[in-house]
Amino acid sequence: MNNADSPNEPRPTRKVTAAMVAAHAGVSTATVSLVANGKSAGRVSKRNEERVREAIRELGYYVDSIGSSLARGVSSLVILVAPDISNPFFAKLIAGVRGVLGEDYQLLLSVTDAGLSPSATEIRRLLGLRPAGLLVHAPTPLFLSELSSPLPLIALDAPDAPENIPSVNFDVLQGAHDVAAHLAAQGHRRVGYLDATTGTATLRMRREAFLSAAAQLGMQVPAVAVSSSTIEMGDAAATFAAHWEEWKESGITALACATDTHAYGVLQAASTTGVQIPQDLAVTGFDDLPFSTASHPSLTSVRLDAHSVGVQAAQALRQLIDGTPLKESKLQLSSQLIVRASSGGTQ
Amino acid sequence: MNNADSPNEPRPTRKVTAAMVAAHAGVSTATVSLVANGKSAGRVSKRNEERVREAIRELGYYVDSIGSSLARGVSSLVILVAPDISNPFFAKLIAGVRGVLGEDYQLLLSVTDAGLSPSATEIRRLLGLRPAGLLVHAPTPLFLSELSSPLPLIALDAPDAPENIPSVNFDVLQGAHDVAAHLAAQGHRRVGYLDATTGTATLRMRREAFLSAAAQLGMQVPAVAVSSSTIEMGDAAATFAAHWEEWKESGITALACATDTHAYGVLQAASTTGVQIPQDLAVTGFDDLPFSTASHPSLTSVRLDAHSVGVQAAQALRQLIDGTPLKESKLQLSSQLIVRASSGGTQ
DNA sequence: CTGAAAGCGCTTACAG
DNA sequence: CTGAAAGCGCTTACAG
Repeated sequence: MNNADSPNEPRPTRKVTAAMVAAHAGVSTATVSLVANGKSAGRVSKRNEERVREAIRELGYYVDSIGSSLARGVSSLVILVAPDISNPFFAKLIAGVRGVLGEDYQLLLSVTDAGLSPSATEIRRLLGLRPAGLLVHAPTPLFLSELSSPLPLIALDAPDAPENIPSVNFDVLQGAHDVAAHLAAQGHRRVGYLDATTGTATLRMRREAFLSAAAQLGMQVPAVAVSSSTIEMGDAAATFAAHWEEWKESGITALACATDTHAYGVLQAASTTGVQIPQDLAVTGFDDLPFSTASHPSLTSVRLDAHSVGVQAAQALRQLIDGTPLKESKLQLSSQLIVRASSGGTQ
Repeated sequence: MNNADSPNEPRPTRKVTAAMVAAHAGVSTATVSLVANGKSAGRVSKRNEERVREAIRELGYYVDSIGSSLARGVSSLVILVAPDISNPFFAKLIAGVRGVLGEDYQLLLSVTDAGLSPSATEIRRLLGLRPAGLLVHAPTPLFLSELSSPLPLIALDAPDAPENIPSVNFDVLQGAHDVAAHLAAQGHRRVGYLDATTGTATLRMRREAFLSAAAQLGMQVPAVAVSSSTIEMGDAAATFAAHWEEWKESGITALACATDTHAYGVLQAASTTGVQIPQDLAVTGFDDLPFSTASHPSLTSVRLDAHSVGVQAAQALRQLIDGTPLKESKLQLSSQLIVRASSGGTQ
């Protein structure tokens, strides 16, 4: 019955277009576009500007990003590509990114399968979105090469990123070195290392830096006491259980883990098998996840400032998008050793 | 000097369009579109189909999703709107969703500020992307009303979603009831509850269900022993520390927590203040995060099957997108009590 | 300051 | 089976 437009209710049924706003305000769509995008200064008369704003309000108009993206050749999307967002690390990083991006860009996350870079198909689909920029966590060389088109991109936590790819990294070298120095200072002479099976550059550097620092500090690392597991507590626990006897025989008194998650698994397995931490074995993690204060014993770890990484990466990306050349294409944020009970430090 | 096209190298410089493919294959863009979208069956000759495929391969063409979305009025994006993706829960849920969506839709996450639903502006921007469907975690009524346009949407973990919004939920009532029953069976007569300050429906139901079950089972819940904190370990620990003396005086022997994270904070604070868990106080969580096997003591909790929720939600969403009416608009997945040491159950 | 018009890349009736 | 053409909603030279 009542099919007539009711003047007061914006009808949500039909999409409101710039043309409708233009008609309503008695101007052209060009003018609507200018006003809606805040580009009206000095190009639209006060009177028309006011009319358009009014019409936008009344009709509930908003710029359609699809149409806009097509016309401009690029969207206002910033896509964060990350493998394992369940890491609390990412929540902080994202908060940092969002703060910098503000209303200007829209942040969306693309989650890849566990520990993997996106497939070629996924990359195409991402590029099909015409993002204004990409933030990529620990990209593989393959990923970077398949990207081909040169859009603004910042790599995160990617110490191996090629020279021409700007990246924001943690100083894991320092962190790994600090762990080794701490263990040496506690009097350990033979130590083990529990690595992650996923071979990202960060994790490789953590191991290499630890092993070389250990050697420099005069600590032995028996080959049998270097092992690895996936970044899952259960898997790390099983690995510990399977290897503890031979590790013990090898004479190690401390075990450095590639991540806190690994260390949690070790603590758990140690507790069920009656291995005393830190008396029988000192244990350290890396990442300083929130749980590390609650584990038993609390876990010595290396703290990384995820929020700062997010902020710095987003700032750099914005510069790239704006066409400003970056002063430094490689940023490095310091890491900090947090000593807790698991390494026989303070409680 | 060399500005001529080299025939073998696809030039990444210029975007490959359907028109270029059409020219290359000697057909119209309509034909290219048909082939590229797999809609060629019975509409394109074998010969042309082959030519187009060849051209697509040679030029490295892929359908531009912006152009396609504009023409079709909808994109192939499925957007998952979630507040706190650092919950390990989400990684599993996402894996479930991705499996069901496959190559047909592109999953992207939109992260809102901690514990908040997206703002009206953010919702507009989301809708501006013309998503094929939305998956929304614990949407507020406000969010749902601001959405206005009726696009395919499934609410997750939203027991309070209105009748007309399909949702996939956990049976938190059962879970909360099981916790209460377990504590009653252990002989507890006076118990406390540590709630979350964020007032999502799930959390409200957890509390209400627990309190009512406790009452039914003849357990007292002193008013002084019902408190709340944010979903952060540190905050929960501080809350415990601040209240423990009066809780003790109130005579409670068990504390049910709204989430595992709360419980971790309690365990931590208890350990530093010398409160024995479970001897002095039995503690339970909710969510069964991975760390709950590694905490000290290990944490009794309620396991929720995040992967299944992802699968079911994605399946329901696909039905909605396809226009198939849902058989049941409310799905509920069972939850399961996992008894561990913190409640004096098994080790 | 303003609007008509071209164009972004695609899809889809439509006519043949 | 095929292609010319309209149209999706917007932006941006361009001419006035």
